[in-house]
Amino acid sequence: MAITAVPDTTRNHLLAALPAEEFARLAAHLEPVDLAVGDFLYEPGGQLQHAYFPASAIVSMHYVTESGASAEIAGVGNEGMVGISLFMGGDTTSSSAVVQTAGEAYRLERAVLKEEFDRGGAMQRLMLRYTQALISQMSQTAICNRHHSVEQQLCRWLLTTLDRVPSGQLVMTQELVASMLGVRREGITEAAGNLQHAGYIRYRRGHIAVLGRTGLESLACECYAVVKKEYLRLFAEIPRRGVPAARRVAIQ
Amino acid sequence: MAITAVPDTTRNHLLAALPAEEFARLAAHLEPVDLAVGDFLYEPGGQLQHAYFPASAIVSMHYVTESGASAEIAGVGNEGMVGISLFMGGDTTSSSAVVQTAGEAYRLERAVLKEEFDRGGAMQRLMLRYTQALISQMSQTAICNRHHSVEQQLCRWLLTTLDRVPSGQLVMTQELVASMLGVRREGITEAAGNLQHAGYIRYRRGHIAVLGRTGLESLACECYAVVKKEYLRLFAEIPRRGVPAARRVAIQ
DNA sequence: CCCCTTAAGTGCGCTAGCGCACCGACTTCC
DNA sequence: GGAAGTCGGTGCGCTAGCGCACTTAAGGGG
Repeated sequence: MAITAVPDTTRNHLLAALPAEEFARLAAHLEPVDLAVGDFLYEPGGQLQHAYFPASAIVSMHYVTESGASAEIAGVGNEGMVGISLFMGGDTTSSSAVVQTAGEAYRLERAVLKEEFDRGGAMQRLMLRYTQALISQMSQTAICNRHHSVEQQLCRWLLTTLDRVPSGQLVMTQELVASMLGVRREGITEAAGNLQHAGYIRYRRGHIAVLGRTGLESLACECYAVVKKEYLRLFAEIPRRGVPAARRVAIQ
Repeated sequence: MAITAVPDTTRNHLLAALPAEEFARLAAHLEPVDLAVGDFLYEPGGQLQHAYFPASAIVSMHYVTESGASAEIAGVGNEGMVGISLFMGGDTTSSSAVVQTAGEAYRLERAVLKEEFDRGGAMQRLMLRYTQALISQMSQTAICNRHHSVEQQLCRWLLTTLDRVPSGQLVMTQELVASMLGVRREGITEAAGNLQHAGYIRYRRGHIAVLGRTGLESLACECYAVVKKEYLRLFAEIPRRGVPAARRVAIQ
Protein backbone atom coordinates (compact mmCIF):
# COMPACT_ATOMS: atom_id res chain seq x y z
CA MET A 1 0.00 0.00 0.00
CA ALA A 2 1.40 3.41 -0.96
CA ILE A 3 0.05 6.90 -0.80
CA THR A 4 -1.44 8.07 -4.10
CA ALA A 5 -0.89 11.46 -5.61
CA VAL A 6 -4.11 13.25 -6.53
CA PRO A 7 -7.05 12.25 -4.34
CA ASP A 8 -10.58 12.61 -5.66
CA THR A 9 -12.80 11.28 -2.93
CA THR A 10 -15.97 11.65 -4.97
CA ARG A 11 -15.01 8.58 -6.95
CA ASN A 12 -16.45 6.66 -4.03
CA HIS A 13 -20.22 6.98 -4.12
CA LEU A 14 -20.69 6.90 -0.37
CA LEU A 15 -18.16 9.64 0.25
CA ALA A 16 -19.69 11.60 -2.59
CA ALA A 17 -23.11 11.29 -1.02
CA LEU A 18 -22.07 12.83 2.29
CA PRO A 19 -23.44 16.32 2.85
CA ALA A 20 -20.75 19.01 2.76
CA GLU A 21 -20.79 19.52 6.51
CA GLU A 22 -20.23 15.86 7.37
CA PHE A 23 -17.67 15.49 4.65
CA ALA A 24 -15.73 18.49 5.87
CA ARG A 25 -15.27 16.85 9.25
CA LEU A 26 -13.92 13.68 7.67
CA ALA A 27 -11.92 15.01 4.74
CA ALA A 28 -8.70 15.59 6.64
CA HIS A 29 -8.78 12.05 7.96
CA LEU A 30 -9.33 10.33 4.62
CA GLU A 31 -6.10 8.67 3.70
CA PRO A 32 -5.66 7.51 0.09
CA VAL A 33 -4.12 4.06 -0.23
CA ASP A 34 -3.21 1.79 -3.13
CA LEU A 35 -4.50 -1.74 -2.80
CA ALA A 36 -2.84 -4.68 -4.56
CA VAL A 37 -4.55 -7.91 -5.55
CA GLY A 38 -4.47 -10.35 -2.68
CA ASP A 39 -4.03 -7.76 0.08
CA PHE A 40 -6.04 -8.63 3.16
CA LEU A 41 -7.86 -5.65 4.64
CA TYR A 42 -8.83 -7.84 7.51
CA GLU A 43 -8.78 -11.49 8.49
CA PRO A 44 -11.39 -13.43 10.43
CA GLY A 45 -11.39 -12.45 14.07
CA GLY A 46 -8.79 -9.75 13.64
CA GLN A 47 -9.38 -6.30 15.02
CA LEU A 48 -10.37 -3.82 12.33
CA GLN A 49 -8.41 -0.57 12.44
CA HIS A 50 -9.79 1.22 9.38
CA ALA A 51 -12.82 1.42 7.17
CA TYR A 52 -12.04 1.44 3.44
CA PHE A 53 -13.89 3.35 0.75
CA PRO A 54 -12.80 1.96 -2.65
CA ALA A 55 -12.38 4.37 -5.54
CA SER A 56 -11.09 2.09 -8.29
CA ALA A 57 -10.25 -1.00 -6.22
CA ILE A 58 -12.66 -3.90 -5.66
CA VAL A 59 -12.69 -5.78 -2.39
CA SER A 60 -14.26 -9.13 -1.74
CA MET A 61 -15.77 -10.33 1.51
CA HIS A 62 -14.60 -13.85 1.48
CA TYR A 63 -15.06 -16.88 3.68
CA VAL A 64 -12.87 -19.96 3.87
CA THR A 65 -14.31 -23.12 5.41
CA GLU A 66 -12.47 -25.55 7.69
CA SER A 67 -11.91 -27.84 4.74
CA GLY A 68 -10.38 -25.06 2.68
CA ALA A 69 -13.32 -24.40 0.37
CA SER A 70 -14.10 -20.76 -0.12
CA ALA A 71 -16.67 -18.37 -1.45
CA GLU A 72 -17.41 -14.70 -1.77
CA ILE A 73 -20.18 -13.41 0.46
CA ALA A 74 -20.35 -9.97 -1.07
CA GLY A 75 -18.23 -7.64 -3.14
CA VAL A 76 -17.47 -3.99 -2.50
CA GLY A 77 -16.48 -1.47 -5.12
CA ASN A 78 -16.76 2.29 -5.45
CA GLU A 79 -20.42 2.03 -4.50
CA GLY A 80 -19.66 0.99 -0.95
CA MET A 81 -17.32 0.51 1.95
CA VAL A 82 -15.50 -2.21 3.83
CA GLY A 83 -15.76 -2.37 7.60
CA ILE A 84 -19.39 -1.99 8.55
CA SER A 85 -18.79 -3.96 11.74
CA LEU A 86 -16.94 -0.93 13.07
CA PHE A 87 -20.20 0.89 13.58
CA MET A 88 -22.52 -2.10 13.78
CA GLY A 89 -20.76 -3.40 16.84
CA GLY A 90 -18.41 -6.23 17.54
CA ASP A 91 -15.53 -4.77 15.53
CA THR A 92 -14.76 -8.03 13.70
CA THR A 93 -16.39 -10.57 11.44
CA SER A 94 -15.87 -14.24 10.69
CA SER A 95 -15.08 -13.50 7.06
CA SER A 96 -12.07 -11.79 5.59
CA ALA A 97 -11.76 -8.91 3.15
CA VAL A 98 -9.42 -9.50 0.22
CA VAL A 99 -8.53 -7.17 -2.61
CA GLN A 100 -9.87 -8.68 -5.80
CA THR A 101 -8.97 -5.91 -8.23
CA ALA A 102 -6.06 -3.59 -7.60
CA GLY A 103 -6.76 0.11 -7.32
CA GLU A 104 -7.14 3.03 -4.98
CA ALA A 105 -9.23 3.46 -1.89
CA TYR A 106 -9.61 5.94 0.94
CA ARG A 107 -9.36 4.77 4.46
CA LEU A 108 -10.64 6.21 7.67
CA GLU A 109 -9.49 5.42 11.17
CA ARG A 110 -11.82 3.44 13.32
CA ALA A 111 -12.25 6.11 15.98
CA VAL A 112 -12.98 8.83 13.43
CA LEU A 113 -15.62 6.72 11.71
CA LYS A 114 -17.25 5.75 14.98
CA GLU A 115 -17.35 9.29 16.25
CA GLU A 116 -19.00 10.62 13.13
CA PHE A 117 -21.42 7.70 13.05
CA ASP A 118 -22.44 8.30 16.65
CA ARG A 119 -23.43 11.87 15.89
CA GLY A 120 -26.49 10.23 14.40
CA GLY A 121 -26.71 12.50 11.39
CA ALA A 122 -26.70 12.05 7.64
CA MET A 123 -23.57 9.94 7.77
CA GLN A 124 -25.23 7.42 10.05
CA ARG A 125 -28.30 7.21 7.84
CA LEU A 126 -26.11 6.75 4.79
CA MET A 127 -24.00 3.99 6.36
CA LEU A 128 -27.08 2.14 7.55
CA ARG A 129 -28.70 2.40 4.17
CA TYR A 130 -25.57 1.00 2.60
CA THR A 131 -25.55 -1.82 5.12
CA GLN A 132 -29.11 -2.61 4.15
CA ALA A 133 -28.04 -2.80 0.51
CA LEU A 134 -25.17 -5.05 1.47
CA ILE A 135 -27.57 -7.31 3.33
CA SER A 136 -29.70 -7.70 0.26
CA GLN A 137 -26.60 -8.52 -1.76
CA MET A 138 -25.64 -11.22 0.73
CA SER A 139 -29.16 -12.64 0.80
CA GLN A 140 -29.14 -12.92 -2.93
CA THR A 141 -25.78 -14.65 -2.84
CA ALA A 142 -27.27 -17.26 -0.52
CA ILE A 143 -30.13 -17.88 -2.94
CA CYS A 144 -27.88 -17.84 -5.96
CA ASN A 145 -25.55 -20.41 -4.40
CA ARG A 146 -28.49 -22.66 -3.78
CA HIS A 147 -30.32 -22.49 -7.06
CA HIS A 148 -28.37 -21.13 -9.98
CA SER A 149 -25.89 -22.69 -12.39
CA VAL A 150 -22.22 -21.81 -12.60
CA GLU A 151 -22.79 -20.12 -15.95
CA GLN A 152 -25.59 -17.95 -14.56
CA GLN A 153 -23.49 -17.02 -11.58
CA LEU A 154 -20.50 -16.20 -13.73
CA CYS A 155 -22.64 -13.83 -15.80
CA ARG A 156 -23.98 -12.22 -12.65
CA TRP A 157 -20.51 -11.82 -11.28
CA LEU A 158 -19.10 -10.35 -14.47
CA LEU A 159 -21.94 -7.86 -14.62
CA THR A 160 -21.49 -6.62 -11.05
CA THR A 161 -17.75 -6.35 -11.57
CA LEU A 162 -18.39 -4.45 -14.77
CA ASP A 163 -20.49 -1.94 -12.86
CA ARG A 164 -17.37 -1.16 -10.86
CA VAL A 165 -14.90 -1.16 -13.75
CA PRO A 166 -16.14 1.23 -16.42
CA SER A 167 -13.56 0.13 -18.98
CA GLY A 168 -14.94 -3.38 -19.26
CA GLN A 169 -11.37 -4.71 -19.17
CA LEU A 170 -11.08 -7.01 -16.19
CA VAL A 171 -7.72 -8.20 -14.90
CA MET A 172 -8.61 -11.55 -13.49
CA THR A 173 -7.60 -15.20 -13.78
CA GLN A 174 -10.12 -18.02 -14.01
CA GLU A 175 -8.63 -19.42 -10.84
CA LEU A 176 -9.53 -16.23 -8.98
CA VAL A 177 -13.05 -16.13 -10.37
CA ALA A 178 -13.49 -19.75 -9.34
CA SER A 179 -12.43 -18.99 -5.80
CA MET A 180 -14.90 -16.09 -5.69
CA LEU A 181 -17.80 -18.17 -6.84
CA GLY A 182 -16.68 -21.11 -4.75
CA VAL A 183 -16.53 -23.52 -7.70
CA ARG A 184 -13.81 -25.44 -9.53
CA ARG A 185 -11.50 -23.64 -11.86
CA GLU A 186 -12.50 -26.07 -14.62
CA GLY A 187 -16.11 -25.06 -14.18
CA ILE A 188 -15.16 -21.48 -14.97
CA THR A 189 -13.12 -22.60 -17.98
CA GLU A 190 -16.18 -24.27 -19.39
CA ALA A 191 -18.66 -21.49 -18.64
CA ALA A 192 -16.28 -18.78 -19.85
CA GLY A 193 -15.65 -20.83 -22.99
CA ASN A 194 -19.37 -20.77 -23.72
CA LEU A 195 -19.58 -17.03 -23.18
CA GLN A 196 -16.62 -16.45 -25.47
CA HIS A 197 -18.17 -18.68 -28.09
CA ALA A 198 -21.34 -16.65 -27.92
CA GLY A 199 -19.23 -13.52 -28.45
CA TYR A 200 -20.14 -11.93 -25.13
CA ILE A 201 -16.61 -11.89 -23.75
CA ARG A 202 -13.07 -12.42 -24.96
CA TYR A 203 -10.25 -13.50 -22.71
CA ARG A 204 -6.63 -14.45 -22.53
CA ARG A 205 -4.37 -15.35 -19.61
CA GLY A 206 -5.64 -13.24 -16.79
CA HIS A 207 -7.66 -10.75 -18.79
CA ILE A 208 -11.35 -10.72 -19.53
CA ALA A 209 -12.92 -8.21 -21.91
CA VAL A 210 -16.67 -7.81 -21.90
CA LEU A 211 -18.00 -7.32 -25.42
CA GLY A 212 -21.71 -7.92 -25.07
CA ARG A 213 -23.22 -6.70 -21.87
CA THR A 214 -26.77 -7.43 -22.90
CA GLY A 215 -25.79 -10.95 -23.81
CA LEU A 216 -24.51 -11.52 -20.31
CA GLU A 217 -27.67 -10.00 -18.91
CA SER A 218 -29.77 -12.44 -20.87
CA LEU A 219 -27.86 -15.41 -19.46
CA ALA A 220 -27.49 -14.16 -15.89
CA CYS A 221 -29.91 -15.21 -13.20
CA GLU A 222 -32.36 -12.73 -11.77
CA CYS A 223 -30.00 -12.09 -8.83
CA TYR A 224 -28.02 -9.44 -10.67
CA ALA A 225 -31.07 -7.33 -11.43
CA VAL A 226 -32.64 -7.82 -8.00
CA VAL A 227 -29.56 -6.56 -6.18
CA LYS A 228 -28.95 -3.70 -8.56
CA LYS A 229 -32.54 -2.58 -8.28
CA GLU A 230 -32.27 -2.63 -4.51
CA TYR A 231 -29.13 -0.46 -4.56
CA LEU A 232 -30.79 1.99 -6.90
CA ARG A 233 -33.92 2.11 -4.77
CA LEU A 234 -32.01 2.70 -1.56
CA PHE A 235 -29.83 5.44 -3.02
CA ALA A 236 -32.27 6.95 -5.48
CA GLU A 237 -33.02 10.13 -3.57
CA ILE A 238 -29.50 10.65 -2.29
CA PRO A 239 -27.69 13.38 -4.25
CA ARG A 240 -23.98 13.34 -5.05
CA ARG A 241 -21.81 16.13 -3.83
CA GLY A 242 -19.37 17.64 -6.31
CA VAL A 243 -21.01 16.19 -9.37
CA PRO A 244 -22.88 18.51 -11.75
CA ALA A 245 -26.57 17.63 -11.90
CA ALA A 246 -26.34 16.90 -15.61
CA ARG A 247 -23.73 14.19 -15.08
CA ARG A 248 -25.63 12.52 -12.27
CA VAL A 249 -28.08 10.81 -14.53
CA ALA A 250 -25.39 9.33 -16.69
CA ILE A 251 -23.63 7.89 -13.67
CA GLN A 252 -26.47 5.87 -12.23
CA MET B 1 -53.29 -13.36 15.06
CA ALA B 2 -55.02 -12.83 18.40
CA ILE B 3 -54.11 -11.02 21.60
CA THR B 4 -52.54 -13.33 24.17
CA ALA B 5 -53.37 -13.29 27.87
CA VAL B 6 -50.28 -12.99 30.06
CA PRO B 7 -47.43 -11.14 28.37
CA ASP B 8 -43.88 -11.77 29.52
CA THR B 9 -41.73 -9.67 27.29
CA THR B 10 -38.48 -10.98 28.75
CA ARG B 11 -38.97 -14.19 26.82
CA ASN B 12 -37.53 -12.27 23.90
CA HIS B 13 -33.82 -11.80 24.49
CA LEU B 14 -33.60 -8.43 22.78
CA LEU B 15 -36.44 -6.96 24.78
CA ALA B 16 -34.93 -8.48 27.89
CA ALA B 17 -31.60 -6.84 27.14
CA LEU B 18 -33.04 -3.33 26.98
CA PRO B 19 -32.08 -1.17 29.94
CA ALA B 20 -35.03 -0.35 32.20
CA GLU B 21 -35.29 3.22 30.99
CA GLU B 22 -35.52 2.33 27.32
CA PHE B 23 -37.84 -0.55 28.01
CA ALA B 24 -40.18 1.66 30.03
CA ARG B 25 -40.69 3.91 27.03
CA LEU B 26 -41.57 0.98 24.79
CA ALA B 27 -43.51 -1.29 27.15
CA ALA B 28 -46.90 0.32 26.63
CA HIS B 29 -46.52 -0.03 22.86
CA LEU B 30 -45.56 -3.71 22.84
CA GLU B 31 -48.53 -5.61 21.57
CA PRO B 32 -48.60 -9.38 22.10
CA VAL B 33 -49.73 -11.34 19.06
CA ASP B 34 -50.20 -15.01 18.26
CA LEU B 35 -48.56 -16.11 15.05
CA ALA B 36 -49.79 -19.13 13.09
CA VAL B 37 -47.68 -21.25 10.76
CA GLY B 38 -47.69 -19.78 7.30
CA ASP B 39 -48.59 -16.23 8.35
CA PHE B 40 -46.71 -13.65 6.33
CA LEU B 41 -45.32 -10.83 8.45
CA TYR B 42 -44.32 -9.13 5.28
CA GLU B 43 -44.04 -9.86 1.59
CA PRO B 44 -41.37 -8.68 -0.83
CA GLY B 45 -41.70 -5.01 -1.57
CA GLY B 46 -44.55 -4.50 0.86
CA GLN B 47 -44.43 -1.67 3.37
CA LEU B 48 -43.55 -2.90 6.84
CA GLN B 49 -45.83 -1.59 9.58
CA HIS B 50 -44.47 -3.38 12.62
CA ALA B 51 -41.33 -4.95 13.98
CA TYR B 52 -41.84 -8.34 15.61
CA PHE B 53 -40.03 -9.72 18.64
CA PRO B 54 -40.73 -13.48 18.84
CA ALA B 55 -41.22 -15.06 22.25
CA SER B 56 -42.08 -18.64 21.34
CA ALA B 57 -42.72 -18.24 17.60
CA ILE B 58 -40.06 -18.74 14.92
CA VAL B 59 -40.04 -16.63 11.79
CA SER B 60 -38.16 -17.35 8.61
CA MET B 61 -36.75 -14.81 6.20
CA HIS B 62 -37.54 -16.51 2.98
CA TYR B 63 -36.91 -15.83 -0.67
CA VAL B 64 -38.77 -17.23 -3.65
CA THR B 65 -37.11 -17.08 -7.07
CA GLU B 66 -38.81 -16.31 -10.36
CA SER B 67 -38.93 -20.00 -11.13
CA GLY B 68 -40.62 -20.79 -7.83
CA ALA B 69 -37.62 -22.26 -6.02
CA SER B 70 -37.20 -21.01 -2.49
CA ALA B 71 -34.81 -20.89 0.42
CA GLU B 72 -34.45 -19.47 3.87
CA ILE B 73 -31.99 -16.62 4.21
CA ALA B 74 -32.09 -16.46 7.97
CA GLY B 75 -34.30 -17.52 10.84
CA VAL B 76 -35.49 -15.43 13.76
CA GLY B 77 -36.58 -16.78 17.12
CA ASN B 78 -36.67 -15.41 20.65
CA GLU B 79 -33.07 -14.28 20.25
CA GLY B 80 -33.95 -11.65 17.67
CA MET B 81 -36.40 -9.51 15.79
CA VAL B 82 -38.05 -9.21 12.41
CA GLY B 83 -38.03 -5.89 10.62
CA ILE B 84 -34.52 -4.49 10.76
CA SER B 85 -35.12 -2.58 7.54
CA LEU B 86 -37.38 -0.26 9.53
CA PHE B 87 -34.36 1.34 11.15
CA MET B 88 -31.76 0.45 8.53
CA GLY B 89 -33.57 2.43 5.90
CA GLY B 90 -35.65 1.58 2.90
CA ASP B 91 -38.52 0.11 4.90
CA THR B 92 -38.84 -3.03 2.74
CA THR B 93 -36.79 -5.98 1.58
CA SER B 94 -36.87 -8.31 -1.39
CA SER B 95 -37.49 -11.31 0.84
CA SER B 96 -40.56 -12.21 2.82
CA ALA B 97 -41.00 -13.15 6.47
CA VAL B 98 -43.06 -16.28 7.09
CA VAL B 99 -44.00 -17.88 10.37
CA GLN B 100 -42.29 -21.24 10.53
CA THR B 101 -43.32 -22.31 14.03
CA ALA B 102 -46.50 -21.05 15.64
CA GLY B 103 -46.22 -19.10 18.85
CA GLU B 104 -46.31 -15.70 20.46
CA ALA B 105 -44.48 -12.54 19.59
CA TYR B 106 -44.57 -8.89 20.58
CA ARG B 107 -44.93 -6.27 17.96
CA LEU B 108 -44.03 -2.64 17.91
CA GLU B 109 -45.32 0.00 15.57
CA ARG B 110 -42.93 1.32 13.00
CA ALA B 111 -42.97 4.90 14.22
CA VAL B 112 -42.37 3.91 17.85
CA LEU B 113 -39.41 1.73 16.90
CA LYS B 114 -37.91 4.39 14.70
CA GLU B 115 -38.28 7.09 17.30
CA GLU B 116 -36.56 5.07 19.98
CA PHE B 117 -33.85 3.97 17.56
CA ASP B 118 -33.16 7.56 16.57
CA ARG B 119 -32.50 8.53 20.16
CA GLY B 120 -29.19 6.82 19.55
CA GLY B 121 -29.02 5.14 22.95
CA ALA B 122 -28.70 1.59 24.20
CA MET B 123 -31.59 0.46 22.06
CA GLN B 124 -29.85 1.57 18.91
CA ARG B 125 -26.65 -0.17 19.88
CA LEU B 126 -28.56 -3.32 20.69
CA MET B 127 -30.44 -3.35 17.40
CA LEU B 128 -27.27 -2.76 15.42
CA ARG B 129 -25.46 -5.50 17.25
CA TYR B 130 -28.32 -7.83 16.49
CA THR B 131 -28.20 -6.82 12.85
CA GLN B 132 -24.52 -7.66 12.81
CA ALA B 133 -25.32 -11.11 14.19
CA LEU B 134 -28.00 -11.53 11.55
CA ILE B 135 -25.50 -10.60 8.87
CA SER B 136 -23.13 -13.29 10.03
CA GLN B 137 -25.99 -15.79 9.98
CA MET B 138 -26.81 -14.82 6.42
CA SER B 139 -23.18 -15.01 5.35
CA GLN B 140 -22.91 -18.48 6.76
CA THR B 141 -26.07 -19.50 4.93
CA ALA B 142 -24.48 -18.41 1.69
CA ILE B 143 -21.41 -20.54 2.40
CA CYS B 144 -23.45 -23.46 3.62
CA ASN B 145 -25.59 -23.44 0.48
CA ARG B 146 -22.47 -23.55 -1.61
CA HIS B 147 -20.45 -26.21 0.14
CA HIS B 148 -22.34 -28.44 2.53
CA SER B 149 -24.47 -31.53 2.03
CA VAL B 150 -28.19 -31.74 2.67
CA GLU B 151 -27.58 -33.90 5.72
CA GLN B 152 -25.13 -31.43 7.21
CA GLN B 153 -27.51 -28.58 6.57
CA LEU B 154 -30.42 -30.45 8.07
CA CYS B 155 -28.41 -31.02 11.25
CA ARG B 156 -27.47 -27.38 11.37
CA TRP B 157 -31.05 -26.35 10.89
CA LEU B 158 -32.39 -28.71 13.53
CA LEU B 159 -29.84 -27.44 16.01
CA THR B 160 -30.64 -23.77 15.50
CA THR B 161 -34.36 -24.53 15.71
CA LEU B 162 -33.71 -26.48 18.88
CA ASP B 163 -32.02 -23.45 20.41
CA ARG B 164 -35.32 -21.66 20.02
CA VAL B 165 -37.60 -24.52 21.13
CA PRO B 166 -36.42 -25.74 24.53
CA SER B 167 -38.72 -28.79 24.53
CA GLY B 168 -36.95 -30.39 21.61
CA GLN B 169 -40.35 -31.30 20.14
CA LEU B 170 -40.59 -29.66 16.74
CA VAL B 171 -43.88 -29.39 14.88
CA MET B 172 -42.73 -29.50 11.31
CA THR B 173 -43.34 -31.46 8.12
CA GLN B 174 -40.52 -32.64 5.89
CA GLU B 175 -42.06 -30.59 3.13
CA LEU B 176 -41.63 -27.43 5.21
CA VAL B 177 -38.05 -28.24 6.14
CA ALA B 178 -37.29 -28.86 2.47
CA SER B 179 -38.67 -25.48 1.51
CA MET B 180 -36.52 -23.83 4.20
CA LEU B 181 -33.33 -25.47 3.05
CA GLY B 182 -34.31 -25.02 -0.58
CA VAL B 183 -33.98 -28.71 -1.43
CA ARG B 184 -36.35 -31.49 -2.51
CA ARG B 185 -38.67 -33.05 0.02
CA GLU B 186 -37.21 -36.45 -0.86
CA GLY B 187 -33.78 -35.20 0.07
CA ILE B 188 -35.06 -34.46 3.57
CA THR B 189 -36.75 -37.87 3.76
CA GLU B 190 -33.42 -39.52 3.11
CA ALA B 191 -31.33 -37.38 5.43
CA ALA B 192 -33.91 -37.52 8.22
CA GLY B 193 -34.08 -41.27 7.76
CA ASN B 194 -30.36 -41.51 8.37
CA LEU B 195 -30.59 -39.36 11.48
CA GLN B 196 -33.44 -41.47 12.82
CA HIS B 197 -31.47 -44.62 12.12
CA ALA B 198 -28.57 -43.21 14.06
CA GLY B 199 -30.96 -42.56 16.94
CA TYR B 200 -30.46 -38.79 16.93
CA ILE B 201 -34.07 -37.93 16.11
CA ARG B 202 -37.44 -39.63 15.94
CA TYR B 203 -40.27 -38.41 13.80
CA ARG B 204 -43.80 -39.06 12.61
CA ARG B 205 -46.15 -37.10 10.37
CA GLY B 206 -45.31 -33.51 11.09
CA HIS B 207 -43.43 -33.99 14.34
CA ILE B 208 -39.70 -34.24 14.93
CA ALA B 209 -38.25 -35.09 18.33
CA VAL B 210 -34.57 -34.50 18.93
CA LEU B 211 -33.07 -37.27 21.05
CA GLY B 212 -29.35 -36.83 20.59
CA ARG B 213 -28.20 -33.27 20.36
CA THR B 214 -24.52 -34.13 20.40
CA GLY B 215 -25.07 -36.60 17.61
CA LEU B 216 -26.50 -33.84 15.46
CA GLU B 217 -23.62 -31.60 16.40
CA SER B 218 -21.15 -34.19 15.22
CA LEU B 219 -22.82 -34.43 11.82
CA ALA B 220 -23.56 -30.73 11.31
CA CYS B 221 -21.23 -28.53 9.34
CA GLU B 222 -19.16 -25.91 11.09
CA CYS B 223 -21.77 -23.26 10.19
CA TYR B 224 -23.89 -23.97 13.24
CA ALA B 225 -21.04 -23.40 15.66
CA VAL B 226 -19.67 -20.38 13.80
CA VAL B 227 -22.97 -18.54 13.90
CA LYS B 228 -23.73 -19.48 17.49
CA LYS B 229 -20.31 -18.36 18.62
CA GLU B 230 -20.82 -15.04 16.87
CA TYR B 231 -24.16 -14.47 18.62
CA LEU B 232 -22.62 -15.30 21.96
CA ARG B 233 -19.67 -13.04 21.33
CA LEU B 234 -21.84 -10.11 20.30
CA PHE B 235 -24.20 -10.45 23.24
CA ALA B 236 -21.77 -11.70 25.85
CA GLU B 237 -21.49 -8.55 27.88
CA ILE B 238 -25.13 -7.53 27.54
CA PRO B 239 -27.10 -8.29 30.73
CA ARG B 240 -30.70 -9.45 30.79
CA ARG B 241 -33.26 -7.40 32.63
CA GLY B 242 -35.65 -9.27 34.90
CA VAL B 243 -33.61 -12.44 35.02
CA PRO B 244 -31.81 -13.38 38.24
CA ALA B 245 -28.06 -13.47 37.74
CA ALA B 246 -27.92 -17.13 38.70
CA ARG B 247 -30.25 -18.10 35.89
CA ARG B 248 -28.39 -16.08 33.32
CA VAL B 249 -25.60 -18.57 32.92
CA ALA B 250 -27.97 -21.45 32.32
CA ILE B 251 -29.73 -19.50 29.60
CA GLN B 252 -26.75 -18.66 27.45
C1' DC C 1 16.30 -15.91 -26.77
C1' DC C 2 15.17 -19.59 -24.14
C1' DC C 3 13.33 -21.40 -20.01
C1' DC C 4 10.24 -21.79 -16.44
C1' DT C 5 6.30 -20.50 -14.22
C1' DT C 6 1.60 -20.25 -14.37
C1' DA C 7 -2.89 -19.89 -16.85
C1' DA C 8 -6.07 -22.40 -19.38
C1' DG C 9 -7.99 -26.74 -21.91
C1' DT C 10 -9.41 -31.58 -21.81
C1' DG C 11 -10.79 -36.06 -20.54
C1' DC C 12 -12.89 -39.34 -17.36
C1' DG C 13 -15.07 -41.58 -13.70
C1' DC C 14 -17.94 -40.47 -9.82
C1' DT C 15 -21.74 -38.82 -6.89
C1' DA C 16 -25.05 -35.73 -4.81
C1' DG C 17 -29.04 -34.04 -5.71
C1' DC C 18 -32.90 -33.30 -9.11
C1' DG C 19 -37.44 -34.41 -11.41
C1' DC C 20 -40.91 -37.46 -11.71
C1' DA C 21 -44.03 -41.05 -10.65
C1' DC C 22 -46.13 -43.86 -7.60
C1' DC C 23 -47.39 -46.22 -3.27
C1' DG C 24 -48.72 -46.75 1.47
C1' DA C 25 -50.25 -45.10 5.66
C1' DC C 26 -51.98 -41.85 8.89
C1' DT C 27 -55.50 -38.25 9.89
C1' DT C 28 -59.59 -35.73 9.52
C1' DC C 29 -63.98 -34.87 8.24
C1' DC C 30 -68.37 -35.95 6.60
C1' DG D 1 -66.71 -46.10 8.98
C1' DG D 2 -65.68 -44.77 4.44
C1' DA D 3 -63.65 -41.09 1.57
C1' DA D 4 -60.43 -37.67 0.70
C1' DG D 5 -56.43 -35.27 1.66
C1' DT D 6 -51.87 -35.08 3.33
C1' DC D 7 -47.45 -36.81 4.69
C1' DG D 8 -43.71 -39.78 4.13
C1' DG D 9 -41.07 -43.72 1.59
C1' DT D 10 -39.13 -45.59 -2.61
C1' DG D 11 -37.39 -46.34 -7.17
C1' DC D 12 -35.18 -44.71 -11.39
C1' DG D 13 -33.01 -42.19 -14.89
C1' DC D 14 -30.57 -37.91 -15.46
C1' DT D 15 -27.21 -34.13 -15.08
C1' DA D 16 -24.38 -30.60 -13.05
C1' DG D 17 -20.55 -30.23 -10.86
C1' DC D 18 -16.58 -32.50 -8.42
C1' DG D 19 -11.78 -34.52 -8.04
C1' DC D 20 -7.93 -35.78 -10.38
C1' DA D 21 -4.50 -36.19 -13.80
C1' DC D 22 -2.45 -34.50 -17.60
C1' DT D 23 -1.54 -31.43 -21.73
C1' DT D 24 -0.91 -27.10 -24.11
C1' DA D 25 0.44 -22.57 -24.43
C1' DA D 26 1.29 -17.81 -23.00
C1' DG D 27 4.44 -14.56 -21.40
C1' DG D 28 7.74 -12.67 -18.18
C1' DG D 29 12.53 -12.92 -16.32
C1' DG D 30 17.23 -14.21 -16.52
